[in-house]
Amino acid sequence: MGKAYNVMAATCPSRTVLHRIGARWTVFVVNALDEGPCRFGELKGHIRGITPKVLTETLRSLEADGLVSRHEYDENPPRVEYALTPLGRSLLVPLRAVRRWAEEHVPDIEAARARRPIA
Amino acid sequence: MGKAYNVMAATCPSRTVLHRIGARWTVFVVNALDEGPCRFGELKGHIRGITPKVLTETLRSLEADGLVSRHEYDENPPRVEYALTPLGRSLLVPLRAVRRWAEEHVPDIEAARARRPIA
DNA sequence: CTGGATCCAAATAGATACTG
DNA sequence: CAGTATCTATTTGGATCCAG
Repeated sequence: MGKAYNVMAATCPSRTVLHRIGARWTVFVVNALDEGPCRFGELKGHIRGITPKVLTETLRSLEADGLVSRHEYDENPPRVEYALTPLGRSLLVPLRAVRRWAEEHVPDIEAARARRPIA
Repeated sequence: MGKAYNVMAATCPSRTVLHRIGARWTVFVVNALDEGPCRFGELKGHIRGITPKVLTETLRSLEADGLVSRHEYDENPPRVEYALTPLGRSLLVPLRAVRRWAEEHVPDIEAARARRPIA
């Protein structure tokens, strides 16, 4: 059982997976759920600047892919909690690394951009 | 000097960085350059399905951010080689992990998607 | 061979307002 | 609180043709 899938192949299903991971807000949501289950409003507050529409879309996608679970409590006012599934937690490992890389290399990137007079 | 940057903050510059990393084809190009310098045509052949326009755009972006270097040989026919910079190689570490995750978890994702009746 | 230039289609994101 | 509904703006991608 070697490498069954290869993202470099044009029609490999792993591309769809990679596409989902690379979606604009996936990294944010998955990382935000790192510390445990979270309500919709909490997520929205945590991920500054995300709109409810986009957050909903992202959560639905992650849910469809089995990365996030949604638990709706039968209460009033409504309460809904999102959490990472085991699969989602496994994805968290690389995505945490990506996040850290982004946060750690801001100066490097900015320096590189500054070095370019006009792009 | 603790955490200076936080991607969760709406205006943190790390967001721009993360955005660039998450760009559609970044993962592909960086991973394709894993094995060493590569010519334009080789990259295009390696990353099946990418169009020259998109590949060019991606390379320019990565170059502007100091992740990829471009070396133009003064030959005819023209020869241009792209390679990862040290910074790009540091990014390769997490991106390689992301790629591997995508390739390894195709069955899981597909199973999850199949579990959803309509979505 | 390495792309740049154009035009266009489609997917994605954002702003804003509103509802169960 | 937890979303929907709309409408628009931006981004992205693909096709095609062309030039150094």
